This record gives sequence, structure tokens and C-alpha cells, in this order.
Amino acid sequence: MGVRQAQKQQSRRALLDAGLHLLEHQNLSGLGVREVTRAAGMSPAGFYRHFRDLAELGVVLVEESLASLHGLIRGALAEQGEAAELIDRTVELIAGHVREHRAYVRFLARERHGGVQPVRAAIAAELARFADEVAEALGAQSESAGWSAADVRMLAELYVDHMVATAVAFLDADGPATEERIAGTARTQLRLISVGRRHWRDV
Amino acid sequence: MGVRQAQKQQSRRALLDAGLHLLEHQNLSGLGVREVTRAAGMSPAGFYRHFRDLAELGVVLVEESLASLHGLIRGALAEQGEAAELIDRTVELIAGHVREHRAYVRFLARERHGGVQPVRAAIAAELARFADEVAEALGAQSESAGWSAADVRMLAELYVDHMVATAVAFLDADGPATEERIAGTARTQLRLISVGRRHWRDV
DNA sequence: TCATTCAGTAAACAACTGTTTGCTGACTCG
DNA sequence: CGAGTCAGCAAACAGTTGTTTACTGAATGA
Repeated sequence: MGVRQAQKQQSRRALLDAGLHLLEHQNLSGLGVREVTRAAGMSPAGFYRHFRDLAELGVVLVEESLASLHGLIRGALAEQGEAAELIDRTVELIAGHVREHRAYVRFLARERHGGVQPVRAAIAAELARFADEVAEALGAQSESAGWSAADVRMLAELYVDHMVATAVAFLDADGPATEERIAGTARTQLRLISVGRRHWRDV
Repeated sequence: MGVRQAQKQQSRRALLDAGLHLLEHQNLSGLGVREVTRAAGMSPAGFYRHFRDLAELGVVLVEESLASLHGLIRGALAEQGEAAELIDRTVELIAGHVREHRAYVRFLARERHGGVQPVRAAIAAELARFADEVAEALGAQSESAGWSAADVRMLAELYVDHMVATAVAFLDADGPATEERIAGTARTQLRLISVGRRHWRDV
């Protein structure tokens, strides 16, 4: 890639970073083009060399956010071991992810039901793909013998929803103490679901 | 109440209604004072006779939203009967509530993690109070014998989170078919949790 | 009845906003 | 080298914004 392209990419990155930073305390629908370019050290007109809209910038941020989340899910599904310790590790994985990608997670939580339709649609589509992935992994496990595809799918959705809810809860933790309380709650809830799963066919 | 006060209340209502209506397709942080007064048929300056801020208006909307949700929870907890049919009725209750209070539910979903801190805090506080209420009701049930207070509390949080997630899912339903699919998923998930609850102490 | 209160107004304020325009100057490539 | 590309800029556009000001006129209550 030439110097020209590299410089352009750098500016684009600056815009995305400035946007992500501003969105930590603000909604996408309340963000302004001038605000972003100012924070990125660029003139307002420059923005349009990279994005048509702020919505377009938002969609790119969604893709980046969910790419990182994707890694998290892959990691959690790849784990092996006893159910209890698997749960512990999953929750710790989520906590770590939130610590490292705080801005992305906050952005996702804020815009998942936010006022910008294309962004909302992008998030919903990606989360649905995650549920597919989790469903596939669950279906391959021995505990799912005798489960219908629909039931596996709803279990996957329950897990994804719970993961998102837990991540969002971690966001608002104001110290290690509350963080541990949230982790404890999440673990117990996962354990409850796991018990339900084990006795699913005894009804 | 005198004619004077009644007229003032009416204007206030008009502002709240206009705000709620505009917030169906928009974020609170993207809303403008002028926009609201225009929709309410009032001059911009009139707004300040009723609210200091748009955030203040938002907090009032939160209180109204959660007052209606409160009725829903009371209703669900008061239900009696077999677990399976109880679940069916609860999910139907949620679906009905979303149909009747669509704008309020959308507003809650949007601002729960939105960019306006006081509104976010108000929602979080009210949801925590709901969890308290649910926890109390659960603790009084015979199925909770031998459960620690902390475990009952986490179960209550799981139920509240799930209720909110289900309500939000209903919002995006684009027809009776998807609505029924969402209801089905919610029912199965609740059934799974209920199975887990029944076998909680067998671990 | 008549002074007082006060919800709502119109007008003005300075400070923004998104977007387009023509331009410049550094990179690209034949 | 020299023509062409194109990222970023300054300036201008016509609107919009939140908030304050002094005001009006209907409801109030002695």
C-alpha cells in the first residue's frame, strides 16, 4: 500500500477513534460531524472523504465492536472442562473483555436500541449470527442429545442475551467489589441454567 | 384544583406526550427543546415554565414508564396455578403490555443505556426496586425453601432481565408470526429456568 | 372590583449545525 | 521530469439550536 493510501487510512482511523471516544458519553444520534472532525484534528469537509454519514461511521464501529466480541465467543466455546469451572472461566473472560474494550462494549449497549436504524440493524444481525454460532457449538455437545434444533437455538439465544447483559452490567461497576458481585450473580445464573439444561428431559 | 393549575397540567401533558412521541424514532440526547415545543404547539420559552431541562422531562417519562411496568409485575406475581400455564400467562401479559404501551417500552429500552446520565440512573434504580419486589415474592413461595437470600435475589434479577429482554424483543416484532416465535422462545427459556430452579439443590 | 400572579409569547442573542464549493499541495505513475 | 489524482482545507451557505428578555392577558383572591 502506497504512502497515499496509508495516510488516508490513518485519517480514517483518527475519525473512528475520535467518534468512539466521544460516544462513550454520548449517543450516536446526538453526535455531530463537526464535533468528530474537531476531535480528530481535521476540517469538517474532510469527513466526507471517508464517510457519507455519521450512520456509516457508526456501522463501521459496530463491525469493529463485534469482531472483538466474536473473539470472545470463540474463546468461551473452545474452553474445555468441568461445567462449574467452565462457567467461572467464561465469566472471567467476559470481565476481561469489558475491561479491555470498554468503549466498544458501551457503544454496543447504547446503540443496540438507539435511534439510528442502520446501526441497530447491523447490531441485531451480528448478534443473531453469534446465536447461530453458539447454537452450532451447543448442538455438538453430548449434553444436547435428544434436544430439538429449536430448543438448542433458544438455549443459545438465552446464553447470548445473558452474556450481553453481563457485559453491560460490568460496564457500570464502580470498583472491584461491585465487579465481583456482578460476576458472582452471573456465575450463579449460568449455573442455574446449566442445572435446568441437565434436567431438561425429566419433565 | 383551579382552572389555572388545570391548564398548566394540560400543557405539561402536551409536552410529555409530544416528547414521548418524538422519542419513538429518536434518542433523548438528540431531542431539542424547540422540537418538543413545536410538536406540542407551544412557544420555545414556555418549556421552561415546566422543566429545567430535557433531562428533567426524560426522568418524568421514566417514572411514568415504570409505573405502568410496575402494574405488569404485580399482575404477573399475583397469578396462581401450575408452573407451565403460569409461564404462558406471564408471557402473554408481557406481550399485551408491549402492545398497549409500545412508546413507553421503546423509550425505556432506548434510554436504559442512553447518553443522559440522570435518566439512566432513574431507570436503573427503578429496575433494582422491581428486582427487590420480585425477590420478595419468590422468597415467599414454597419452591424457595432452603434457598439463601442471595440466591433468591439473583433469581429475581434473572427474571427481571429476562422480562425486559422479552419486552424489547416484542417491540421489533413485525407481525403476528414473529410475535409468536418470540413468545415461544420466551416460554421455553422460562421453562428451562423453572426446571433449573426445581433441581437447584440436587447439585 | 381591582391589584396581583404567572403561563405562555414574540423577538433577539450568539453560537452552533451539515454540507457544498473551489482550491492547494503532496503523492502517484507513466 | 511532468501530468494527473485526490485528501484535506478555508470559506461561505442557509438553517438550526438553547436560553433570556420584556411583554400580555387571563385566572385569582382579597
